[in-house]
Amino acid sequence: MDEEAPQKGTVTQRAIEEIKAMIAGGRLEPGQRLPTERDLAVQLGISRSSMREAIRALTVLGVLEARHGSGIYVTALEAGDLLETFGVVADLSRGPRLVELLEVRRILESTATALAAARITADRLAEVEKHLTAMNATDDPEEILAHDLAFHREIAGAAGNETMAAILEGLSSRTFRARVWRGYQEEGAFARTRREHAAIHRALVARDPEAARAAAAAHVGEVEEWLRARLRPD
Amino acid sequence: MDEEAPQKGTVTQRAIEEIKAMIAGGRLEPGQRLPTERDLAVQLGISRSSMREAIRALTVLGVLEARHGSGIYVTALEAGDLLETFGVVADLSRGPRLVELLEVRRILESTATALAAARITADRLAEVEKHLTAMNATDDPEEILAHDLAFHREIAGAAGNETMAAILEGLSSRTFRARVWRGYQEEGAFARTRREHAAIHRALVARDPEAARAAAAAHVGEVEEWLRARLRPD
DNA sequence: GCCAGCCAAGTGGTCCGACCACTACAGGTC
DNA sequence: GACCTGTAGTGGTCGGACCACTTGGCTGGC
Repeated sequence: MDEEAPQKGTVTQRAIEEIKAMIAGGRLEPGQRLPTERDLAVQLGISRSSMREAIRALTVLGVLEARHGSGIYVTALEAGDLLETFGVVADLSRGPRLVELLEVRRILESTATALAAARITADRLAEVEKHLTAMNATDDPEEILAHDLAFHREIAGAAGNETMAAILEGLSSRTFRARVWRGYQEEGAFARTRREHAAIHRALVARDPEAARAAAAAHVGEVEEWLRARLRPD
Repeated sequence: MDEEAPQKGTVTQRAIEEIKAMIAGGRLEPGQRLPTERDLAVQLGISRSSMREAIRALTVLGVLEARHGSGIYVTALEAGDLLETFGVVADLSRGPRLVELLEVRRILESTATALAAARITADRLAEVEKHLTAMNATDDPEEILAHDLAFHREIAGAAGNETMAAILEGLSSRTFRARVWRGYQEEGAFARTRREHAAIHRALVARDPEAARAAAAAHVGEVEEWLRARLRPD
């Protein structure tokens, strides 16, 4: 058995696996700086070009971070870093898959809201109220969307599971929401949305997890059903 | 306002966004072949090296697929393609985040199993039974793990939501399961695991969604609690 | 002695040109 | 007609050059 790996796939792919293994194996800690591109290339016996492709790939995955002029670093490897790419899925999905994404969001969001009802702090609840008020005080769709996102983001954060919050963040990415919400709100769903948000807020104030779960599920489910119906005729 | 983008970030990053926009905008359809690396580089006014990095990045994200000697193609853009990177998250997570991942899995898996109880076909149910039997017939941990994965994969597939199944697949990636399962099974949890699998199977046969949900939640929850307790002393 | 500013070494970012490995297809051969 | 073969075109790899930026030490003035 030779020390050299027996050429599986492209050299770049091998380099990617190699660096991933270094991190998984603890040889590289979060936040730590890596050797230079040039040194890494020599270590793995490949060209700098190929090494750069590997680094770029791990960068978009949120595993590494390249700082121009400074060096390459391992990210904190927190949920937010690694799940940032989840937004890409939402942005590139169309048709039936959008419904599936909303179904996943309904399941996670309802659970997260239920957990939040039991755990949310007074400070955080005040933050939620702030966005709820701001959302109802304007007619600018852009602003409404922003506060809507923040409203759910605060709640997801209060659930105490960063991974879940990061996934929900990806499932609610700005472009994704904008695409679906546009049509939904055009049908005069503003009033309904406000009622649903108010119901979620009431459940949080009452610290009633089951009511919160039901309100959140209904909220997302409304959009889900609307989208499902909209795709049916096609 | 000039036609040329005013240099946001690296040229490679710009190229990535450009290609993503082409796909999101419908100018590139799933399965379609892209121009050659050389042509694309000219189109965006960047070097082939930078274009290659962009392509590589989109390749690891499951958006593009490069076939040596043939060309670059847009993938089918199905849930499995885009969520393959989800496994990386599971593989690089440690400590408290592993518990969070299991919590997400518990929520999704219990729902998926409940849906499966209502929707699973006879053929698929037979497949589930096959893996259940095979799992109980051997003592080889590797083989048990493989059938365990297949058991849950079949069930997730029967739930009728490919996106959910793809996420669960990522949350159960081989290396992730191997790391957690190892310690769990070493404590003589084989018998308990078998009982839990049997309970899930019974619920599927009885087409009882609520029983299935409870059995699946308990199954994952057991591991979750074990891991939680294991991390506490540290 | 201290601090602001400068400067040089080192790093990632970009580009170029060459060659290799592989695929696909046209054309010839049997 | 089926099979083989050559070839053009593609992605894969390499090496080197230069640019843009960060960093930290050094210099100079206060």
